[in-house]
Amino acid sequence: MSTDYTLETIQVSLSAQDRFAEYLQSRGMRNTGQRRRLVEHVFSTHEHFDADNLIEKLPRKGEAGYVSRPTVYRTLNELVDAGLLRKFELAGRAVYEHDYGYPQHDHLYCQECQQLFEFQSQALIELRDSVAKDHRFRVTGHRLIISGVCEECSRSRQRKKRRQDLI
Amino acid sequence: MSTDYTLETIQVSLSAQDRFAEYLQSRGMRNTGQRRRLVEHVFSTHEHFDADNLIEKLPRKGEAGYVSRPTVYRTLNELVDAGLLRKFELAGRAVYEHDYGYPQHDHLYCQECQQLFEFQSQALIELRDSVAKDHRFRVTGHRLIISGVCEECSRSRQRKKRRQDLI
DNA sequence: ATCATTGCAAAAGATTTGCAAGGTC
DNA sequence: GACCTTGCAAATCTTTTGCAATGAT
Repeated sequence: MSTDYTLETIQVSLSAQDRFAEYLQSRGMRNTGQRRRLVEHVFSTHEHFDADNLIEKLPRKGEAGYVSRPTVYRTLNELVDAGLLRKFELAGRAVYEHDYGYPQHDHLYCQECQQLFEFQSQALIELRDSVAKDHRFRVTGHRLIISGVCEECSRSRQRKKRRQDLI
Repeated sequence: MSTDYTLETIQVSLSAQDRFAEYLQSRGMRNTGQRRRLVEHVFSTHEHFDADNLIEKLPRKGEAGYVSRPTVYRTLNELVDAGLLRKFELAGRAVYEHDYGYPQHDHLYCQECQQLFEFQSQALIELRDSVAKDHRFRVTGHRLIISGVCEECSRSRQRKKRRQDLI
């Protein structure tokens, strides 16, 4: 799952690794090898991923640096709590992306190639806040996914049968 | 899960029941008692629901009119394919709502009471189409969920611990 | 030494599927 | 009668959990 990264990175004072260390310390949790390894992998590339994608890239059982599946899931949740990752759902599974040092944005989802493309829109934020105000609703966040077919897939006429996508 | 239904119903020429019958016939599928009963329940009230909500309202095993869980799931998928229901995900489970005869809209999701509120916004559609055009993306749909706390829950100060919501 | 973390195996929750029995055309 | 549909039981898929062993401070 590769990504269109035209968005600017926000200035942050700490690396993800350090930020997580700080978070762990503040909670009396330990900064273990498994946690550091996971943070390193997760922040080594700017991509959307799910637990399986991540596990595939990690050493297998028996190899050095192996991290078990439960630990991957546990750590992903910790990273979300720490504000380093954002989590959302697509087609029935949890998808993660960088949050720390990365601006708020939304997604275009290609139903053919399953790729996610990002975009930023101030108008959307204003629209959101205005709708919320009309409903006397206190906003904590939002999630917009526009689905369709990306340029590349539109070109290649290869018609695959459309699945019942969850958007 | 109750709903704010201020939106107008679209004029349609066939009842949901008839529309589904037509769909089934066109596919060589049979309009069975179970299917008719499910359509009747689903379209008897305008609510967001999931498979469990629906099953709870149906006769239990042993009672007349019982429909098994697999059949409920199978039929919900058929209703989505037929364009009678729309399906999306919230907090890890599939949620359904009327599609046939009901206008496009989006949702405000209250993290406290889990209620969904609907709203319509032409500006959002325009924004969506404009973003898609910029990315040469062919839009088939979108899903916007604004999360936060509804007016009623804001008033009642009962603070429950916030869960890690998937929005 | 104390207490958090890990991996394993198993559980959990939602949804789907194989298949024999039953229903519809 | 041909073939679709149903219900049952079991499988699947993703994620979580109990627990004994291991590791960090």
